[in-house]
Amino acid sequence: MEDLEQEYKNYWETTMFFQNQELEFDSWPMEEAFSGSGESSSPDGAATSPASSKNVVSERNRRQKLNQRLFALRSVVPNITKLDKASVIKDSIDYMQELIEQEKKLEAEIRELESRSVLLENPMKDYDCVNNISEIQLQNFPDRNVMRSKKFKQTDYSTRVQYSPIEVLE
Amino acid sequence: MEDLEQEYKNYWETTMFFQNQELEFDSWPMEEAFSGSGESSSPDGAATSPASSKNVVSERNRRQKLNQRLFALRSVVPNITKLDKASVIKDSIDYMQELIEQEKKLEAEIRELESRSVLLENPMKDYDCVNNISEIQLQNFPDRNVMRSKKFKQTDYSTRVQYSPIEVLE
DNA sequence: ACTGACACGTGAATC
DNA sequence: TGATTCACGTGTCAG
Repeated sequence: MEDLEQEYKNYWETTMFFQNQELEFDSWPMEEAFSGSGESSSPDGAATSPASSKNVVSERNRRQKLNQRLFALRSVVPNITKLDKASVIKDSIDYMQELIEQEKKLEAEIRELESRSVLLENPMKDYDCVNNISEIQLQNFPDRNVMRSKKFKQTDYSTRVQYSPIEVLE
Repeated sequence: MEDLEQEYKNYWETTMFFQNQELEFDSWPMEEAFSGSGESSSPDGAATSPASSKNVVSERNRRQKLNQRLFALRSVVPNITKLDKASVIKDSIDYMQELIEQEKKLEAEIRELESRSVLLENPMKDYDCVNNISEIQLQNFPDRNVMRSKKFKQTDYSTRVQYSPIEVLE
């Protein structure tokens, strides 16, 4: 565990750190670096260098942003097996599906648990069996309906179809 | 919604499809493709081509695998805003954190709900208040303890520290 | 014309 | 040593 973290510390973690530093300074290897004022006023002459020097820094920013995102993805997933770019995404997918499935189970358990609670409370009250469900929920769980309506109804993630994406593709 | 899907269909989805086809056949542009038997027996001659031609196909496989993983990640996340490589990861992170937070709420609600259930059942039975919790769980929810011990205890995802990775980094 | 996003090949570094 | 992974620069295509 620890040596894995230590061994892979040079593996696009310090390189990312180097990139972050290189973005501040202009100390990168200076091979055919633009000679002072080559990108704005006069492209006049060689057709290769002035047009591409804008693209290379844009590409570097894009690469850095993707690495930041990948690093951020690594931080939310608890069980990372390998520090590869591909393995990080694979572990994230596994973790997400595990979360979705567990959320489905929890929701089913809540549904079961609250039906039992209604059955137990029912003989003591004089409401009918249908209406007192929301009644009980409202008086005993004030923040419950807010959560339920905000999370469950708008983005109903738990009832989506899951086609097991990583196992199919490989 | 539909035009976004239609516009971006050429955007590393068909290219990925092309790559998948190219891996089957050997019809890729054949620029300095290895001349029959150039990697095993005799590299004899040019010093540039034989060493790199093994690397280029390996790199292509690596790139393809990463794209497959990224595509699989796109399929599990329900709300994808943009089809960029970076945006897909960003949306996945947001969705994962949303899932974690909701799971925490659901777990709290279950805890609250089952404590209420115990309080309601308690006066009817002759057990003491502490021991009949597991008693009730065992008889009314047989698969509950399995799930709880397998999911909650071993990989306790919901109680991890969340440092909001995407907002910090950008 | 120009920005943004991509795949590609290549040298270096890691194990 | 040889396989794997990475960052890099470049050409290219779409909006």
